[in-house]
Amino acid sequence: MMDSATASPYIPGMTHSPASAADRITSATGFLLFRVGDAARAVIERTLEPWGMRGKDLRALAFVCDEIVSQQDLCRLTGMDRTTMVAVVDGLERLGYAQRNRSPVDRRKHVISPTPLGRTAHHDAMTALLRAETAFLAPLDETERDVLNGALLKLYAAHDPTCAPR
Amino acid sequence: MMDSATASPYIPGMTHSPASAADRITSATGFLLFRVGDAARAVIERTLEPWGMRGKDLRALAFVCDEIVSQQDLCRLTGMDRTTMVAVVDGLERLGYAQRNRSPVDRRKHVISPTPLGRTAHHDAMTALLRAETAFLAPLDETERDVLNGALLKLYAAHDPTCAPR
DNA sequence: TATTGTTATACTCTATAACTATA
DNA sequence: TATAGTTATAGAGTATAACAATA
Repeated sequence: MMDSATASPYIPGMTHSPASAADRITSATGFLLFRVGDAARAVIERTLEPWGMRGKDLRALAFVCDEIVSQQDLCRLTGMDRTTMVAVVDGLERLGYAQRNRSPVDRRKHVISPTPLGRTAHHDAMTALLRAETAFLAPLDETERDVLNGALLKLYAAHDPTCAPR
Repeated sequence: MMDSATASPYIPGMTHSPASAADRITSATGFLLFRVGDAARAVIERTLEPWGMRGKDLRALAFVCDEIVSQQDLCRLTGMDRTTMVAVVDGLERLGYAQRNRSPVDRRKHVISPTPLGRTAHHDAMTALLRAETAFLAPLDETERDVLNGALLKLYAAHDPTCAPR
């Protein structure tokens, strides 16, 4: 008998030591990372729909709720382009979640601040997001979830340009 | 003294129990998944450049190397749209990695088969990809890598439409 | 001269609709 | 009538270049 396990084409019950070319790429951690990442993004976008926000909008709003920031600060903190940020802040203003005001210190800058509605929306959306996350991670046991989160934190710090020294 | 740890804004050394709004979203597993997924995708795309391929091209080529498939089969296996697949197969043909031939059984179908060059390219690109993956996962120890891969496999099977029952 | 925010524009990626050729 | 493949086209998302207002 041969020395490698069979089963799969392509994935579900997968009896390791992938036999086919498709299985080898499909079970590679890098491939899985971006595929599962895409699935997570889809869940996030769907979850935020009731608040009229996309993932990037909530992310910007989170920074806005933390402290006084300019659009440029938001770009640096989120890794978004300036021109993209214009549209994001436009959206937050249109939804009544944030306001732009000229900085009295440097009149080139806009100070972005959250409205009370914006703080509520941020809080509620985060709650919904964490609930959706629990459902998404349901196939994992507690240890797996912990190791996954810890591993992702390390990889995020190592590879995401947004985490570069500031 | 207060009961929650501080440090962070935003991430790197992060002393858990996230204090700020930005930390709460940034350390959420779902958020980390798609962010790290994007970073992984970027590494994959860069790694494949020498072979003139994108990630999706190598994925299609992997299925082509496995067995006789039509473009429609490739769509079903990869989750890509038919019109997208036309461009992918065009690319593989232009690179000399695969060929289209009318199926003698059903002349509506194209049978996509790999060339010897295509098999070599697939093998070499996969080798490069796994080396890049090792570098990408270097911040993790062996146990973390194993748990990560296992957890991603479970999540992939649970949430990726490509893994639906066939 | 450099920076902040803005607009207009171009580019990439992917999906929709309509067409051809088969079945 | 339905399916495989193709083309043309439109849409979303994002980045580049140029501009106005400050500093």
